[in-house]
Amino acid sequence: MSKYIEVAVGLPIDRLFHYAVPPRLGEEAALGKRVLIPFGSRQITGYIVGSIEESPMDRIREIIDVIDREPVLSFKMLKLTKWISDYYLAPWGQMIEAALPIGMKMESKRVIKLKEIDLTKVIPEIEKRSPDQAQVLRILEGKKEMSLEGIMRKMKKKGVYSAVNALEKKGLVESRLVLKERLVKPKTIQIVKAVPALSADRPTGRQAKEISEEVLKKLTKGAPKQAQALKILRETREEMTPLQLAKKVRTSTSTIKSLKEKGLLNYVLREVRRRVKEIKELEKEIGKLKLTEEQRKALGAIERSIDQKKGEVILLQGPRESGKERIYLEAVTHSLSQGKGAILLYPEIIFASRAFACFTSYFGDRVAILHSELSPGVRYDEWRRIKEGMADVVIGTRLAIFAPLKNLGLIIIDGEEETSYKQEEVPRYHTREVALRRAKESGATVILASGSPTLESYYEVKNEDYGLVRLSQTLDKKGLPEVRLIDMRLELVQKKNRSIFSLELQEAMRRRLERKGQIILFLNKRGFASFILCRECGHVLRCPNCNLTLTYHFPDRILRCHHCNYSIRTPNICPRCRGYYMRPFGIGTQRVEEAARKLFPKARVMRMDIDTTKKKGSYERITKAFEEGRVDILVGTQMVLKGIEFKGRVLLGMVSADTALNLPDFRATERTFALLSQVVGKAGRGSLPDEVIIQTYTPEHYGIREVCFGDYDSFYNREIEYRKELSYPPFSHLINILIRSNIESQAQRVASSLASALIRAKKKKPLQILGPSPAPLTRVKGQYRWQVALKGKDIENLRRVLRPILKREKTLTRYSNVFISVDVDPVALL
DNA sequence: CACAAATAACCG
DNA sequence: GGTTATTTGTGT
Repeated sequence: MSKYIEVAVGLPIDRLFHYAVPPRLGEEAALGKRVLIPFGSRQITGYIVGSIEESPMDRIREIIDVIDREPVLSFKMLKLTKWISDYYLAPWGQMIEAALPIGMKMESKRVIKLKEIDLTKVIPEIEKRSPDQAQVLRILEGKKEMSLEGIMRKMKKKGVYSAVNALEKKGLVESRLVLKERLVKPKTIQIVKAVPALSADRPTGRQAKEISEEVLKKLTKGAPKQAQALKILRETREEMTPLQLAKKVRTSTSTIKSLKEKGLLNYVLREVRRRVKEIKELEKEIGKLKLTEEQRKALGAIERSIDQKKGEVILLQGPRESGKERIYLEAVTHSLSQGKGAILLYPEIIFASRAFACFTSYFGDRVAILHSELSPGVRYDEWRRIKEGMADVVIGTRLAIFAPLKNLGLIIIDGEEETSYKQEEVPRYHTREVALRRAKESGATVILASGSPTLESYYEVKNEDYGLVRLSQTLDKKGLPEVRLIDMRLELVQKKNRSIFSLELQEAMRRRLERKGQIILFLNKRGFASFILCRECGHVLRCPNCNLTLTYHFPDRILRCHHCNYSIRTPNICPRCRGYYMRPFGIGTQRVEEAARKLFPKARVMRMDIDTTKKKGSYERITKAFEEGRVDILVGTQMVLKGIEFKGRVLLGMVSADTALNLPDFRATERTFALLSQVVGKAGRGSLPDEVIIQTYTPEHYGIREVCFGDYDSFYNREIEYRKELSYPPFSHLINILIRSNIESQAQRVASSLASALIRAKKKKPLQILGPSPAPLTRVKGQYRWQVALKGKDIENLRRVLRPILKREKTLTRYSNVFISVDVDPVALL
């Protein structure tokens, strides 16, 4: 290792820093290790990402220490994180930290100490001219020491720095840097060791042994329990804690303690690895069933791909109950037989946990689990088990794609189309892209599994860049729910029904309740973006440029496109059918709940959405209530489709397929298709209803029709045409820039200045700049939101134009209350 | 002038 | 992102 190193830090700074390595650390400072570095006036953790022979500048500081004995990042992982950080415009250091378990960082904090002075005199003296300083003194009063952070919390305002610094200059306080305690550490326990066990290594050992044997005789008389314990300890090789040993001779730890005091045994520290609490073992049956011909073929293709080690991608298109899990199991087995590890990703923690239990019953301790709800300690230990090669099958959610496996042969992404694979905070990576990249680097096979794959993935299949393996449903027709599509256009005009429930749905609900059955009323989302829909013909007004649904704004009756900012006045008459029933549309869970209660006053109705599940444990409570039959009608959003295991017969009513279909997003149709596929039992997992009713004003729309009467291919062919025509992904890339502020004019101003800077920089490059326009979710948590989007074929082009402008705008807005966030390849335009 | 508050610059 | 340096504001 050379004398100078390049270091990335986990801060929002898009550059590297250089440090000198003092000779005493010369050997230790290696690529991928963490270092403690001086950074300005503090000390923080940095990551060694490179080295150089010559000092890049005249004044260079030295690293304080090398934290790790072994690198935490392999060369491959460094390359991978660098690539992601470039692709998603996020600092490398922050990307690195997203890939590592939390809580293992080292950094300093500043601790302030009051000098011995008479505060009762000093405070009134400075109170008048320097109230802030006086307040700091009062906070410190009676305390030995306090961290700067703590003072800031108590002050609840800015200007703490200058106050503390002024006090220090006056000699009233003193401050020093101390290292913060790390959040996670290896866990150790004490075990008991018989003293003479080490006798061979020590010249005094023999003596010790003789003494103890003599003492042993004495002990047997005076303290039989102690003697017994000692005897057991000498005869066994098993390692025991003091408590375990005490229990063996039916006594308390004080017995063992006195043995230790007599020097007859020692306590030794031994590291233990924390694990997740044992989950109920799942049935081992999956592996016993005979593979169908189709499954055998699919597996053959996957195994060949794993053997070839070319980093191929295979789309495994299999609906619900097609034996995907079985394929996963066999594929992992095959990868292991080739001496290569596997990563298996699920879109939700609950699915990952179940798979973990199942896979553990096959492969035992070599299976590890990684997700964000593990305690920091467990996550750290699981991560280390993987890193040390003790575990080579990793199951988890998106962050598990960074599992430090040395030898990777297979990555499986279950439910590839789920949006939870996109991280919505910096760094905003998409797990699929990271997986593809990682697999390419290590020659691993990627299996993208889905019942209704993303258009992007299927497009790659058509291009022959991905392989395709298909499984068909093993359920027969009887196992699938009976599905009815209700044309809501007929309700109001022909049937004079003003309820949000069609007459058919009402009737079905009534029958269910009479037979003590259960009902789930499902809504796509809380009705936020309201749009204009013709109640007679189902026509929805869309943007002529983007084809996205126009969003309705109430007070001024304006319809606006949130992508390109096109706007028109709301027409009174439907431009298609000349009808008079053009009305804003948007139903919320609350309204459905009320309507259900009104219609069936005796039914037990419960609501499940973001509002009612905010509190911890309330999701589980509602789920359980429904599962145990204590709820007749459950009204809810997406979450009612995930994780509820109902045993009885259930009617599922989708109150309005239109809210999904008309989201102002180019993926609205794709989402609707995927969602409905799940609802009618073609995709997804978990319990199935036996009857499904879908209400819509546009039953002829292909996003709905093809679910009920067609197949994925017929849907794909329609949708890909639309994407091509308007050059949406996969025919282009998008970067969405969201600007938030609690002052609307400021958000708008920054959005415009960004947009005009982009237009200036664009010159003749083949890219489009859309907006500025208010975001579809115009106001969230008191913040106004504007957005600007870039669209173009070559994503590198987009980034090149955006990067410098973004940097400038970010520094400019740092001390205002305007926040800019960038989303490369957004999964939703909301 | 003394300090506080707002803002800009820097971190190797 | 935290901290320091610099500028701007405020009161005497």
